[in-house]
Amino acid sequence: MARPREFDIDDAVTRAMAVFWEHGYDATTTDQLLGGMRLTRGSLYKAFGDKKALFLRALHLYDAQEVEKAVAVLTQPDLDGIERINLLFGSITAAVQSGDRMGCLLCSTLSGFSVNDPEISAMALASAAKLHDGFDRALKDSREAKFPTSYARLLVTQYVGLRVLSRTGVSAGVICESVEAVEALLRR
Amino acid sequence: MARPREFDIDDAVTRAMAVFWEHGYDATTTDQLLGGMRLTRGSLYKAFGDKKALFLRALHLYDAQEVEKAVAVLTQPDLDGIERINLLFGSITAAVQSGDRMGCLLCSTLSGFSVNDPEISAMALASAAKLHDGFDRALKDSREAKFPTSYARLLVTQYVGLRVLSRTGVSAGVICESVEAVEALLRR
DNA sequence: GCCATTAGGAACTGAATAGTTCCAAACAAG
DNA sequence: CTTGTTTGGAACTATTCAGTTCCTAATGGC
Repeated sequence: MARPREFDIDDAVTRAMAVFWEHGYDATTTDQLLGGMRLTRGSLYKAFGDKKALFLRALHLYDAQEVEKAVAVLTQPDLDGIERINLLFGSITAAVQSGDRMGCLLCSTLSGFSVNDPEISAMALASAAKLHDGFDRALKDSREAKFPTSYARLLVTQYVGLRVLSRTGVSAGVICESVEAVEALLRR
Repeated sequence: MARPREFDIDDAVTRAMAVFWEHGYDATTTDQLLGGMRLTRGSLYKAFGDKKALFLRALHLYDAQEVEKAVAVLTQPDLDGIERINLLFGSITAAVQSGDRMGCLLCSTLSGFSVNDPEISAMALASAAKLHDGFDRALKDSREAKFPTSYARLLVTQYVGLRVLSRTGVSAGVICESVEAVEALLRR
């Protein structure tokens, strides 16, 4: 009954996610989004409403893709809980050492000023809670369950902190040393 | 030989620091600075050059005031190193519980996008290094010096992470629990 | 008291930004 | 083929921002 859309919505959100991931919500301009999504203004605003609505979709996709992936590592039943945690933190080291300084869209959002928006805040905190539950599960699944539950909070903070610092000029060595400290702490 | 300045430069920088502290570098507008500093545009640009130069002065002042204060806690010789660390983290709990959600200008800067600027990055990383050395000193000054040096990195990350999360909608309970985890970890 | 110099301040500039409008082209249903 | 609807896209709008200009007023040395 009418002209069909020429682009795929999911593809567009995926591309938008990449742009927001690189620059953060506030610093991302609509022009950057249009370039990254290979859309024109008309299409973008008709399909998504406005910048914030698009961001919420991108953040939702990030949660479904990246956060879920991390939680999957933390809850995979084949490994001891501590090994899962080491695996997740090890992936941060690996990323930074291979020159990946993208950080984490969720972590950047949590630590940025866009988190003052109630909708963005709610979504980001929900993802963070999933991450916390993942750490909690992993700690409980350690063969020698000797860590207080508060450690899950510490690990979330450590995770967010490290992925945020990954974006800065902090050297790879510093990131590695922090990850080693986490490993040492879990060894005790 | 000429009309004297009607405001005190140091006062103005102090006020500017407060404004940047509240909103972060990027989100701070010159209008907000003018309001907060009780200056007009002419005076501001004549005295400080531009927004970035003013921010660097504010960050320098923050380093001299706030970072030094934290380092002083971490290096005070009358207490055991571990107690000093607990004291510093305890002050985060206390702040959040009393409704102080200002966070830390250094931590916000480190985790924000303005850190891509080389001058801002250099100054922020230098402050962070001072903080790291403070934690390192405190760990070495613990009666039972049983922690690997990498723990200083972990504590910096934890400190930055917590002060960043203090700004978000994260509940005070979560912050407290994280701080308890740090205390527990240092007790072992 | 005069004058060079600098502060204070209002009005301005130009660039960037999010979001809107409008229209021709495309397409599906009948 | 016709018709109604929605897309794609360009041009436009209104706002906000950092930074500039320029004029007046105050001040201290002479």
